[in-house]
Amino acid sequence: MSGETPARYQPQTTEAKWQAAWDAAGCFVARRDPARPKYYVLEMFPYPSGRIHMGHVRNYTMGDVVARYKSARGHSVLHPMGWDAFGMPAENAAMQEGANPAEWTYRNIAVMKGQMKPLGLSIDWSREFATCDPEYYGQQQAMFLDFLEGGLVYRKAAVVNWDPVDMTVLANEQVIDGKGWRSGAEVERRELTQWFFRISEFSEELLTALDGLENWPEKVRLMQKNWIGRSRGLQFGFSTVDAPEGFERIEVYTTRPDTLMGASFVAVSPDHPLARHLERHDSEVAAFNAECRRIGTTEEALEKAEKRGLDTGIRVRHPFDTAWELPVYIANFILMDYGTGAIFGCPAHDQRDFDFATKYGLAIPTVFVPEGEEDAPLAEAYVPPKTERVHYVRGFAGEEVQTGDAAVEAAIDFCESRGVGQGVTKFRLRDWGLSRQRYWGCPIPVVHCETCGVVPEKKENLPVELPSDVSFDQPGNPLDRHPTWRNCACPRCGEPARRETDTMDTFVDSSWYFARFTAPRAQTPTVAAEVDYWMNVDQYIGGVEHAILHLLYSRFFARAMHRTGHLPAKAIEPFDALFTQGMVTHEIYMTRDARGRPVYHLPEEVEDGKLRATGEAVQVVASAKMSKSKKNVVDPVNIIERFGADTARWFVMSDSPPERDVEWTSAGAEATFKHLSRVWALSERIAAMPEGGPAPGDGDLMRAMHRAIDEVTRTIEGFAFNKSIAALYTFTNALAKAEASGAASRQAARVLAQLMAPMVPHLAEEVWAMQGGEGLVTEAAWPEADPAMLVSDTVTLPIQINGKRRAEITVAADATKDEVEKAALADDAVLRFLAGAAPKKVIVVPGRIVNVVL
RNA sequence: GCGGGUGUGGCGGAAUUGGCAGACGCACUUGGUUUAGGUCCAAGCGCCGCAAGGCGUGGGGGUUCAAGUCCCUCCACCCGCACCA
Repeated sequence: MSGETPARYQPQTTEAKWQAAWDAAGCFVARRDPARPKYYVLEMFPYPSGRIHMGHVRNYTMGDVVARYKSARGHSVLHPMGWDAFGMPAENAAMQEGANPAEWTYRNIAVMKGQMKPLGLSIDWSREFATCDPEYYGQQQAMFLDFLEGGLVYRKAAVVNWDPVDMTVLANEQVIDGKGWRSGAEVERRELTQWFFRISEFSEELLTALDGLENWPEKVRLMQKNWIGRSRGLQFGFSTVDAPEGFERIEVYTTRPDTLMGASFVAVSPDHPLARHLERHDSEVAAFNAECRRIGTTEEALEKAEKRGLDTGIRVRHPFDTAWELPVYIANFILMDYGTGAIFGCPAHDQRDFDFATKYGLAIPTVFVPEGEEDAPLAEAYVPPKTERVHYVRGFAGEEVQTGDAAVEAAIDFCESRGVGQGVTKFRLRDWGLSRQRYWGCPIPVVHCETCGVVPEKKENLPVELPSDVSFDQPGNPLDRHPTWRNCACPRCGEPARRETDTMDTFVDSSWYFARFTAPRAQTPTVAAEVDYWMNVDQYIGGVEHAILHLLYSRFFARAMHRTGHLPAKAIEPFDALFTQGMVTHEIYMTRDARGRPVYHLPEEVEDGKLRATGEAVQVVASAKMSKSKKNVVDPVNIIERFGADTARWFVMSDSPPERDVEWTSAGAEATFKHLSRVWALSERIAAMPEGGPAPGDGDLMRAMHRAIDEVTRTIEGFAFNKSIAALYTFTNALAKAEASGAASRQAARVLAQLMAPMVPHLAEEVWAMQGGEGLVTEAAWPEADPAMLVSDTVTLPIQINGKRRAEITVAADATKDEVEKAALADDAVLRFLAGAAPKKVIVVPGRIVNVVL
């Protein structure tokens, strides 16, 4: 480093220098190395929106800490990066600014990559790809064809949000209060024939395999379990009275057959065949069904809507008593997708049914009551857990007092023996609809032929590339109205045919990118030798908002890829460990305009609670996820320019546990910069220390050093990076105050550099070089803590009297319980409290605490 | 509505999983050094109280020698809900 060493910590110059050094040494190029254990760390890849944000910085820094740490521990590390590049924002930009989606996307990728590079992430950029590269989506199309051949893809009708003014399909987020976001028109539900992945074939398997995902957060496994929603129930048919021809029976599915004697009505979905039949002949039914279809397609909207029904006039006979007739309603809260699209309502033991029965004046017969209570009219539905024992007053199978679970099984057995339906297992999980009526996605590689029907494209014709000459001046899918793109020859008969114009859901793109990173340029989707070596992802890191869909779809895809020969059996669970990180939040600064509407201000426009420009006081609203609409965003680019990447990286890793939200504050960023500056100055001071002989403080410093190694190692392993940072503060303070020799101080400073390196790699290289470290700290082996240096020979124990801390004693670390008790009872403070009396009880927890009970 | 989660000083959080609540950092206060750049150093800092002492982990109740941690109950906020990525 010679005399050119800057006089101050100057990340702007040093960070670029070390990044160039890492590149020159090829530190981050992933290599298959049979001599070393491999480690694959992956952060969920970003959508190229145009700028990186602090959430990205936090996400990728976490992955970087793991990657650099594992590398120092001797692993051959794969740490790639790519772009989830298809999606609606590119089309929106095309519509609003006339941009070309591909150009817009690749421009954004270039900008974001330019913003990410200065962060100094240990990424193997040679493996980079975007999902909108024909090279990538062509392989995706090849797999689609394999899935099709393997019976994992099929077509069926499904409902979409239809905007009747824009004549286009809307995403759920484009439907606001039941109206199209652009046109403002009432959105309709419309049926289209669409492509589906047969994920439901794996329902049972995807559920049971969750148990093996021990390194996934418990909450994510639980959410997936509930989403898959396995249930045991009874399916049976009610025979009808006065029903149209062909509807002699209505099949229902219930998870509570034990409440069959509490039935008071039958309800069918507005999309049920019976409801559809009736609406053709009955204007009242047609109007009601149309009203229901306006609610939208999300489960949330259906559940929140007011529960409404229409009496069809049709009745059904109770299976146990043909004289007992129940009315049949069409009801807006019955889902056609779940079960049979028809239910019987038991208002006494289901709150929705209770509300419905109350509204329409239907009977509410009680089936069971709490043990030891009498049957009495209910004010609300009585819904105890199925594991609780209750007293059946209208039971028909099993014991009079039993749990709900037992009653359900008894009811199924009873019904089956009487020929009333059969016990079935059903899943909530529906097949995955992948068709999108949009341009900017992976084309579905099939052809529609007049004579041959739906024909897969030949693999040698892949990729089916998107045309670039498209216009967005009118609504709808540009592929549909492209003059030539749709025209093609039938791969089977050669006659003129028409391409499929639907493209794939972008979740398809992100369901296998992790596998593609192992061989990103291959002419096949994957390469056996590479997936065998690199899979599985050892550590996957991303937002909890992906807990269900992305992760479940990826688990399905891995199985489908295995079945079609693209992944080995060991990779059917592609992510060995999952970590879900929290968001980066910031305070919101708000003023109001003349009409009292809120006006938001960027943090850099505000100083000391006032607007910089006008001096007007701003209202500070509680911290929330950074969002453009609230303007509570801090641009990482500005932070890196001002303080350097290490400050940004250190800050997002400090304070909050990684799984929780972290609040960005300018004071915190400044404090981080000051700390890193102090470390730099401290290192410079230590580098200049004379050699000298051993000093009295050497022992203490070495003990502090080994404690730091131990603490930082354990906390990185445990994904508690905030605690790693706290340990680094403690060690730095100890080093700054140590009265140690030059040799010991330099050794400690080198270890400090190694321990800091995963979080602040550039500063770590500076310190390492100043202390005469060999080569790059990035390539140095992780230090080991000496266990002998971690223990002390005495320990100070608190003494409680009746659970309140009153004194403390210092005893030998290996003192027996009796010795500790004797020492505690001899303590002055304890003697004062005892006042001559004998204690009732003395609890000694070795190494922890003593509690004297009077 | 359903499913999942979170709640500890002025602020972010820690607590070895039932054993000293507040580690570490920010902010703040006091003192010192130096004043040029974004200073640095030392000390203090949960709340009430002059003190002795009392109170304190979202609210209420319980189990225990001992509860932030376990149980019951209530409240608030956040995330997901299948076409946002």
